[in-house]
Amino acid sequence: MPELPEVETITRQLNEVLVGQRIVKIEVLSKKSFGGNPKDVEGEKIVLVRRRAKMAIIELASSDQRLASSYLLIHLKMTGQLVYQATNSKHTRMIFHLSKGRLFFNDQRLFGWIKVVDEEGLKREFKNYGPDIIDKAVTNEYFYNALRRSRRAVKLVIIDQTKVAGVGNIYANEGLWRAGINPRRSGNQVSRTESDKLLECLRQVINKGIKYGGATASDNSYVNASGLGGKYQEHFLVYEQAGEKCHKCKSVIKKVRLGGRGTYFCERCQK
DNA sequence: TGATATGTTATCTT
DNA sequence: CAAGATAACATATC
Repeated sequence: MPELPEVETITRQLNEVLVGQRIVKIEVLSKKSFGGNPKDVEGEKIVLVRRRAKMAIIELASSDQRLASSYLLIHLKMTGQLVYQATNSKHTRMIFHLSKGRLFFNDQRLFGWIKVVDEEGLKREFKNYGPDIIDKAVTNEYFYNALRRSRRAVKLVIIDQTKVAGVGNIYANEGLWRAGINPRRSGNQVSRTESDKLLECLRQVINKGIKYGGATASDNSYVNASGLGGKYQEHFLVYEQAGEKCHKCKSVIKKVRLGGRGTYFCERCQK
């Protein structure tokens, strides 16, 4: 599922190919997927494509320079895809016809969305989000405070986007294993030393995720902007590894449910 | 056929 | 009142 590394991969690719192109026409195949009026952004030029939290942001400029910029804000949720120069698929929900090509928004389960917002709308959207996990605003102290103020399981705190943004189920599992911390431990029972380690480990796995172009887990839903899968799944050490041997101690990786999510860990290594 | 996959939000409970 | 827990969303797959 698209977490920070997956969205980062897509936005980096799109920034390379979309900047300078003009939106000629927006074809909306699923009304639920699009918030806005296509007419509001048709004719506008793409200035920048970037990421914040798990969202992609396409920054636009009107041909009339006196008008304020608008943004296409995109959340892929679980099965959303943004693919450039593709063809229609069964799950295509929107097609952006650009001056030099076409951008497809596919979404099997219709949770994802694209909406048109102004500067104010962009701010409003991120008002309830914490800083990105890889942002320097997440200091050791900030992270420790977020953990110690919660009695919830540490895994639920780190995937809570209001605390730190960008971490989802895959990278939370991987980071906790690396840090040797049991996902079920209460946040306020994690020591400062462990908290520092956990932040470092989460950043390691997030950066590895970016390096390998994101993770295409067993549901195969994630593809990058070229329609290709990621490679990070080849480096999973606990996620989807129930029954396999722990890479550190050789005991069997367990799977439990935490907050309704699949949670993989080693009972021996993660205390 | 029902359980499972998960990002986010709405709603219920403690 | 706030924090935490859970249901809901939609659909393919096993």
